[in-house]
Amino acid sequence: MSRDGVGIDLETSLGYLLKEASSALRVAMEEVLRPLGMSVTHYSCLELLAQRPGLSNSELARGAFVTRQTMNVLLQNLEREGYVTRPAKPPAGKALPTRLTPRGRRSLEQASAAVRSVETRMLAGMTETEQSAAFGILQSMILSLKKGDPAADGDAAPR
Amino acid sequence: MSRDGVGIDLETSLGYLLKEASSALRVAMEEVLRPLGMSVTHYSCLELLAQRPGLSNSELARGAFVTRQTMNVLLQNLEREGYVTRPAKPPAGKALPTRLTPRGRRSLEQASAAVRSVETRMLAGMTETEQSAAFGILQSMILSLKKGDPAADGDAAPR
DNA sequence: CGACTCATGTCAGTATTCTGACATACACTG
DNA sequence: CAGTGTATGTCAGAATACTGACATGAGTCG
Repeated sequence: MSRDGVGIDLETSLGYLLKEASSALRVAMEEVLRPLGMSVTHYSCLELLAQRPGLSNSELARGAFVTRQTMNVLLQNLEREGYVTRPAKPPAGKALPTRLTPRGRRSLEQASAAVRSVETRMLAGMTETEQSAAFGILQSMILSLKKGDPAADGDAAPR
Repeated sequence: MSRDGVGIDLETSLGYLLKEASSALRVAMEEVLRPLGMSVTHYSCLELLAQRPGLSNSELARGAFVTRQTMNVLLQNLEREGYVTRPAKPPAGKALPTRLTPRGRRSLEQASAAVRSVETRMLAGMTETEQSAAFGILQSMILSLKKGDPAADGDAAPR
């Protein structure tokens, strides 16, 4: 219906489909993380720290696609509840390297298993080859989008 | 670094890449829509109405990946500012069919052109074949994710 | 060395979106 | 026909994330 020149055909738009897929993934993740009392951003932060210990607040923010202000309050909560630790004084500059505590690691293990089940489900029905193709295609999109976007600085980037 | 069994390797995770791509797309869209005083949700709503006139509040919400409450306040604003119209009384049931006004259509035209430029940029460097592959792959992901998710009802679904 | 630029951590306020709840309307069923 | 289940529109409050702003530390350049 309609298809009248003006506008973008949502039925065939890769952008729309990308948003739909991302939305579905987020919903699925929230669903499995809720029983663990964890949000997606919360989980992302822990996962990032497991793989790259010592990341600073700002680096975590970029990795989790939120502002550094948002990540800051999250880190303060996680620190207060004993999931992560940060030195009182920065070893250099202003950046505070953050690390998981044993408790944080334990908490992440459950969450990670839950999220893995979602990712597995998402990849079900795709061949190894298709997954590689998807990987390359998504990377290409990201690259193209960020190219003409010198606003890669300036504090604003999320969501 | 690290890769210690526990956790998901973000460097090679399709889920993470999907989120990154979606984030980049959103940023790029916000960037071109801001000069027009329009948000992504705002634009999505108008685009949906152009292609499927008469959509109800709830249907628009699902199409724009927000809750029907969020779409409701947006529609009230758009209606007050003369971009869309809704009948005072529902023709059947409770659903109010929404339509673009000429003003809404004009506004959409600019936004649509802006968004198209982003989508074009995103697709740059991808062959026709790759685009088809991406389409199929994304649809497959969406389908798989929604399959084991009977929570397709119940008011909650976004973001 | 001093000026400039840039990245960071953090506080405060604003904006956006969601969750909860209620009333209503229709379809189906026994 | 009464009862049940599902979908809708809407109001109000809560949660979440963002924008703005400031101070600080490090690197660069004249």
